Amino acid sequence: MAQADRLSPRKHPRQERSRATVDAIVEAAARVFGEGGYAGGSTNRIAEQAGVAIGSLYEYFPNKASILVAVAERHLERMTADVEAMLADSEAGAPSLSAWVARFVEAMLEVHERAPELTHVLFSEAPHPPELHACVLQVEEKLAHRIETLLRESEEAQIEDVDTAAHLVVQTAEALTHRFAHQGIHDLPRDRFVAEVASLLLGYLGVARG
Amino acid sequence: MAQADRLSPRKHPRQERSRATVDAIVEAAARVFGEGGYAGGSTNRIAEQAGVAIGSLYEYFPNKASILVAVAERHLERMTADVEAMLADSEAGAPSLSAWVARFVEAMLEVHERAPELTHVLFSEAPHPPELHACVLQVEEKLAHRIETLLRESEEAQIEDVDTAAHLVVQTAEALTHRFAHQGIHDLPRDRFVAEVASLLLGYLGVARG
Amino acid sequence: MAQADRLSPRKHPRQERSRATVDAIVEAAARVFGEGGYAGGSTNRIAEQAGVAIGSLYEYFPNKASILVAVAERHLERMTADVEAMLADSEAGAPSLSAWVARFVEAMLEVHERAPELTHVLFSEAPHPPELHACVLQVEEKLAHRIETLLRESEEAQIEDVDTAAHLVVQTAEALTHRFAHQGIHDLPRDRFVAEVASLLLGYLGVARG
Amino acid sequence: MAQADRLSPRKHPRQERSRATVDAIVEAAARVFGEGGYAGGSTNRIAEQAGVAIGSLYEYFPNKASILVAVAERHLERMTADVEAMLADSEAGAPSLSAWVARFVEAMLEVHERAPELTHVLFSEAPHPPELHACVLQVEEKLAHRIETLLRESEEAQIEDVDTAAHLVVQTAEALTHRFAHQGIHDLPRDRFVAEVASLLLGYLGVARG
DNA sequence: AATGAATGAGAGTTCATTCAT
DNA sequence: AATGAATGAACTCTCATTCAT
Repeated sequence: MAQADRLSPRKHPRQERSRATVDAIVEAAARVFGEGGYAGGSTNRIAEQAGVAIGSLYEYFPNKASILVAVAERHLERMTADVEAMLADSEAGAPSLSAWVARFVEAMLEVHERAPELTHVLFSEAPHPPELHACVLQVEEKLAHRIETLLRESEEAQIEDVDTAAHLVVQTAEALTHRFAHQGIHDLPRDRFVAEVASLLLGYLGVARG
Repeated sequence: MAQADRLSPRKHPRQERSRATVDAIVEAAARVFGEGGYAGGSTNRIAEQAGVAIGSLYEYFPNKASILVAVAERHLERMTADVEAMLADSEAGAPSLSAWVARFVEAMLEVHERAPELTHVLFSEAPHPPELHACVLQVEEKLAHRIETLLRESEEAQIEDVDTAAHLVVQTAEALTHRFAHQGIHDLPRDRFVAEVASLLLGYLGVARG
Repeated sequence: MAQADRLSPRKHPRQERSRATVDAIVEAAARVFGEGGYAGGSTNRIAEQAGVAIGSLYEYFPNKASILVAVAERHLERMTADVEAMLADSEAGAPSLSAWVARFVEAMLEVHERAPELTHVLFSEAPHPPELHACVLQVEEKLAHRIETLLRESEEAQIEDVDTAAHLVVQTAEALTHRFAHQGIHDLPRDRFVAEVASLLLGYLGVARG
Repeated sequence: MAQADRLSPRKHPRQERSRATVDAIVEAAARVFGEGGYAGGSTNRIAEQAGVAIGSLYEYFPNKASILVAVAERHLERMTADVEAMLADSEAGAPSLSAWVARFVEAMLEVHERAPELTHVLFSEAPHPPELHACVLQVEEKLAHRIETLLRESEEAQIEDVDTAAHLVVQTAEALTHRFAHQGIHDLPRDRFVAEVASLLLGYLGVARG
């Protein structure tokens, strides 16, 4: 009971085998949560899907919430990496701001499309322990920072409070692509949606439209 | 057995007394769900909070999900009414599009601020039965339609696909005010947030900024 | 609570209307018990099917068991009457014992076939309060007595303890036709079954076979 | 959800410990069902009587019905074994058909007498899932087959359709001994009853009476 | 390090019965 | 005489968690 609200993994797995076990658990949890939601996924089922005894699961995670956090962290890491990768690709050639924004929206959408249910569970459905919230904030911060830099460098943008604008861009892109991936928006086709969101963001940034 | 997954209320209360009971239940449920989430709120606790026996609760609702739907419907009704009322207020004087949009964002925000946890539970956390989804869609549709009319009448807006734009405006306003009310955005003060979102939307609609 | 084990109806309905109500309840109960068994049929459902408020049901019956008893009594009465009628028919012409036995088996089977589920519920599934047991015994006694008379009159039968034989004949006929009506016996066609049971009983009674 | 109506046990106990648990549950269930009937016996009470937590019960049985099936299977196994054993005993000396039949009736009766209430619950009161029905049929089939063989070998019997006769003999013996054990028949003393039923069956089989 | 049997509080839900109207 | 809203004990079943092996 006393340690019931711990959310960090219990022990650092030092041996190879343990690493594999933990990985298997987190992966299974992602699958299970994705399918039935957080409340709908039981720790017993996660252990079973991971091919691990329930006792072993509790060897590494103090409680169910900590598994959620682990899944979220891993998922966020991958999401960030993916977005970074996609942006890196597109930055090769001299990137106009509008090209960059379109690419950003596309990247966010792709990331959400890869596992819309899980994303929804992790960031909307499940109870949000502070640990998780901090983690999310950090990612958003990172993205916002990146955009901020871009905005400062660009000569296209017409903005006063670059910091705020950057955050709002991230929030908007995140929220809309999340919704689109999860339940669609007014039957909009994918490419139209991307174009529209890009236009929305560019309008906000004061970039003249093509 | 066959009606185990029904989501509509069980019987129409005909006497005064039962009206009060149903109301008490729905109100209690809003409170309970708002505090602990959908999964975290038990039907027994709802009944207790409503000052009603658990059996009475099941006289009127076939299962837990149907209570959620009832809460959502009532909440949506009130939200719509509130937004309508606020917009009506502001339309008295000849409304410029930009004034209207600012007022719209403000209205959405106020609505979300009134019960941010409950709103979150109803529209993000809880399992979304089709009944509920349809209900949400309908409200969004109504708002979008309203905006569409405004856009067509206005001479300020520069848009091709008015229909799509209207929907995106609703989605964006909804998503951002939801987030802001629920967890804040980058410590933005309330009025700055409203201004920023209004600016975002107006930029999208091609309205020249003041 | 104190009167919880009363099994006789609560008040004698003196008015026309009350008679109709009681009848409707008993009839509805027969239907409901027949469909879902005793445990599976709720008093609320019975009242509903009878088109009567649950309160009215408890005006006439002190508890669920008493409804069962009423149904059983009515059913037994009808069963007896039916058997009597059928036997009366066949006795018109000079009745050989073997013809009579065949007719008896046929009659019992018809009676069971008319409502096999209800019969099963009343006499096998439901808890058997003494009231009910006595009632059943009485019917069996009546039938046995009748057979006894026949046996004494007949010159075909070769039996010492006529009383016992008569009871065993009733029990056997009852048990076998019950089973046959309820779940069949070894896929035997109906007429073969009747013939076989008649032969069984006649063999027992020492009547030479045709 | 999908496996809610499964009737076979949930997991095969691999350790010694769990074998004991399962056994205790089945035994307790036999007691509890025997005392209060199927509907009257609660899973909590069964667990309590078994000295086991309710959770453990549901480790091994997916639902209440599956416990009934387990009890029935175990009971049937024992019944069959007992009957077989008793018949084997009596077959030592060259068995006349009439001796065999008397022994058979005696064996059936003993089996029913050992736990008349439970037997009643298992085969008459409780809802009969197909699993259980099949199990019962199989036992009856086995007994019938045995009798068939005897009839073919015997020179005493005068029967055309040996198959049908064998089944009817089993059904009759089963039904009558069931009734006798459960509620008695016309206050017949036990030995008279056995003699009478034997006589009934032998008459049917065309064996001349002693 | 790993197992899996065991736990039991508590979930959603039903239904025989009462009683104010 | 009739209504039907209200009751709450009791039910079946789940699942996060522990601990002896």
